[in-house]
Amino acid sequence: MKEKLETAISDAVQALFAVHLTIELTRPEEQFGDYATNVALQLSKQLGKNPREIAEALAVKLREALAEQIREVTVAGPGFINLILSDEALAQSLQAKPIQSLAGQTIVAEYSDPNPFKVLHAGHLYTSVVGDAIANLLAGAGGTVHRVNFGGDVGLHVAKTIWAILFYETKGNTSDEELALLKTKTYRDKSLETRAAWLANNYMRGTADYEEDNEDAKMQIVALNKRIYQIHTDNDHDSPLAQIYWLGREWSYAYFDSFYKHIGTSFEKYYPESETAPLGLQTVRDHVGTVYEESNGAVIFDGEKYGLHTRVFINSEGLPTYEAKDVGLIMKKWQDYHFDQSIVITGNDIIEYMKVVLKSIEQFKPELSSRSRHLTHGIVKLTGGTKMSSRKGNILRATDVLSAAHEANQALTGQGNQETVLGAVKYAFLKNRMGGDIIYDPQESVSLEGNSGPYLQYAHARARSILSKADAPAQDDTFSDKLALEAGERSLARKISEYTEAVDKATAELMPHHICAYLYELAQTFNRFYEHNRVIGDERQAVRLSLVRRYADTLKAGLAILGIASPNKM
RNA sequence: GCCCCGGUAGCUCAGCUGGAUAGAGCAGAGGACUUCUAAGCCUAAGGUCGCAGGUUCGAAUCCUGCCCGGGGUACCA
Repeated sequence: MKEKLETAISDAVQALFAVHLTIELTRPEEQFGDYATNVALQLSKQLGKNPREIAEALAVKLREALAEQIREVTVAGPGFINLILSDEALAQSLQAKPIQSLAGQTIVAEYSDPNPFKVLHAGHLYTSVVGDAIANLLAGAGGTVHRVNFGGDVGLHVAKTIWAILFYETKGNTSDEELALLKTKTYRDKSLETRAAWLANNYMRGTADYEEDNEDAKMQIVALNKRIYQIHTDNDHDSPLAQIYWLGREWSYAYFDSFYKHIGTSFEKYYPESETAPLGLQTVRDHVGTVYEESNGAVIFDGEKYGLHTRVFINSEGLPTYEAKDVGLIMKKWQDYHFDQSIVITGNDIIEYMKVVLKSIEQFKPELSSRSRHLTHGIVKLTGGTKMSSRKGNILRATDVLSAAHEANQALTGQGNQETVLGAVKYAFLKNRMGGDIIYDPQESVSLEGNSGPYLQYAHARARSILSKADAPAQDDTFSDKLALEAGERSLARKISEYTEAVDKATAELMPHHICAYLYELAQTFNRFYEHNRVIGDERQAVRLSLVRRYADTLKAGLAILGIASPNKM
């Protein structure tokens, strides 16, 4: 419908003024109409005419050209042209589907990226939620989406953790007996969370020793880091060190899987750094002298040539840094998927870093960097400005956020409903435009008043309740058969008709918050309708039922994109 | 220093490919209700859009400078 109107306006402009313009209709306030355009204002400058005169001339033309779709064309304000659809056209526009702009495309979406041997913090929860929503948008537009996850199963943080285990837990004794004892007494029968917490605790101890004036510890950790890479090179599963390593790694991945399952996302593949490192190392080495260069014993990319930073890709120990591993990662993704687009979602802090990596890749595989997009988001802070720092140990863990929401929900309703809690947290994260930091307020997120996930879930459940009370099931769009809509019905229909536009916009920008903003307006419109219009038992029951069903389905579809459940009862 | 990102109502945020009186929610004020889930609805109040210039018929939106906050800036990620 929208495209049809835009074409008609474009044609009218062409016919009257011999100017070619691409028209973009906007959604004005309801009092003005269903669609609006400011072409007349744009044209007035280049034609040197009064915008209102231009608008009037166009309006005459449009009334004729769009007689079937349009009930009214008006000119208002400085020269806006407002269009009001006929009820038939409005009903028709409810059938629209989101544009399949990505049909036939293979897209790799990488997000979450937790590191084994470390804790899942609030940022991982956020990035997982937002990544899931973006992947849903891509899939909704027809893309074949592969969700993948990247994480450091080798690297300094692993060395710190293992070092602390060896130093504090086994006291340097790595005999088979000691290892067996360690396994039984420390971790058997423990939950995944407990095991993960145990690893995280050792990571913190190792980090503390590494950063303090403990030269011995630092040297040992650096040496250990090298040995851990060697475990992979040698495919070592037997040495005491390797046993500790593989066990910790296995626990971490099991812990991640259970976490993702709980929050309702999933990945088809993990790319551990140990797999991308060799390829990255090789790729970087192959381009030393042309793309990368040696400097002070390390291999770097001179980003300053391009107005970026210079970064180390292979350190002076001969080990790949994150940069080289990322080079390997994109090569591996390419081997695996031959993607049309590779989308990586991470925090803002690595935005400059990623530019350097992509710029270096552009030098030898331009088709890979041009198909890559890096989307970034801010960090999660608790209301009150509490900041998290993984180094100081006062980190805000993913579970802390979820349990805070759970407690707030329990305090409010007397029960902790999982769908409500998750819906509350996800919506609180997603309603903000991606890029800035999130100030998370547990009470507000579950509060069910105002712009919250539970408000939307409730607005859905109310509609389902009406539908369940109807003696006959709702028919498809009964209101479309030339039956004039009453004001409240029309407002609801109008708002429902905006759904695909909201989805298209969110998809085009890869910004899920547009969906939130729209769904909230939709729910508000419905609640208003609900207050003023009886459905069951009313003489307009058939029309209203079909409208309510269309509304509930629309809201549910939108929430599904956000990864939020729509329970029928609350 | 240089490079990014942000600064909109008391609080949390939309709006930022320039256009109609700058929108929501929360908090605070008032109201209706014997009705399909009141976890709702209605009304009013609340703003130097960080500051100063510039471009434009028109700037929260674009440009320049400055102030404030955050991040990055060679072997962490």
